[in-house]
Amino acid sequence: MPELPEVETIRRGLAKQLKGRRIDGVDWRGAKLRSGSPTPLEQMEGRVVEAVDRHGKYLHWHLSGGYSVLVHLGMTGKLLFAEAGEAERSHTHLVLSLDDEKQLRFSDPRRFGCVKLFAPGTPLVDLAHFGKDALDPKLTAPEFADAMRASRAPIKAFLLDQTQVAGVGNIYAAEALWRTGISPRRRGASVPRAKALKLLSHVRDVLRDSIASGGTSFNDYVDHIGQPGKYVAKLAVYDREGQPCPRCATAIRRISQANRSTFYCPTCQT
DNA sequence: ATGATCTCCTGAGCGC
DNA sequence: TGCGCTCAGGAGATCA
Repeated sequence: MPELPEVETIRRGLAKQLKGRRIDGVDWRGAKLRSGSPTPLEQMEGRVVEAVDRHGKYLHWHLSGGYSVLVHLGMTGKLLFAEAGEAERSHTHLVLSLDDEKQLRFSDPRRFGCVKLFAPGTPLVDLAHFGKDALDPKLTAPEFADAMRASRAPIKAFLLDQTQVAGVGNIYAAEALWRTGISPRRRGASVPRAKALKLLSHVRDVLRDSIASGGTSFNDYVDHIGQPGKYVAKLAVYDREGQPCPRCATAIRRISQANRSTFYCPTCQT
């Protein structure tokens, strides 16, 4: 569910409310999550959260003593602050008790998410094969266009491939391709150079616009204090099958690519 | 080695 | 009201 803008919204909230806090208690019941932690999560106890970072859709907490925590929200993961006595959401897998009497809780009904603790000096294997973050200024338009030219997959699949660029998911891939006027079916290698060079800036624009609205919420995405994102009202094509394209009024079409829905305008995306 | 397809889960929404 | 079906912001595994 959450893509880069939703994860970034949560990161900002955590940077305000979690940074500087000491983790006094760890209640872990996430044995049924898909992947376990290399180091037992109980070893977070007594450590202070020094910084909250993000790479693609992963949150990276820097703990005192050189420990790292990676959190991925999968499709339905949530990180929410709560008071100690407050009712718990169902499918709560982790409760951290903080030194300000608050709790930070991780819940995830579909269990596609993960929370992992890495000891000092341990490589963050989940990120090792990832490409640069989509908003990382070190990623340049020519580098991005070169990678695109080397890809024979549909451009939509290229954008979703986290080893190419990290952070773009199904919503913003569709929106960025609409902004650039590229058909999602087109092979990366066949995109004209001029459009290939523009695509990265459109990816970044749509991600930044969404961050400014607190992300996109359909059913269930909420940030660290339970607020939904407002970007859904600004989506041009995603989840708008049959509705008019904001640019040319053609009915938005929905197709299936790699078992996932793709939305696009058949007139202005070629 | 790349690209397409399958798979892990629960819950919401729909048509009947 | 309820049943069965489809679909969902991800991404690793597996198949061709």
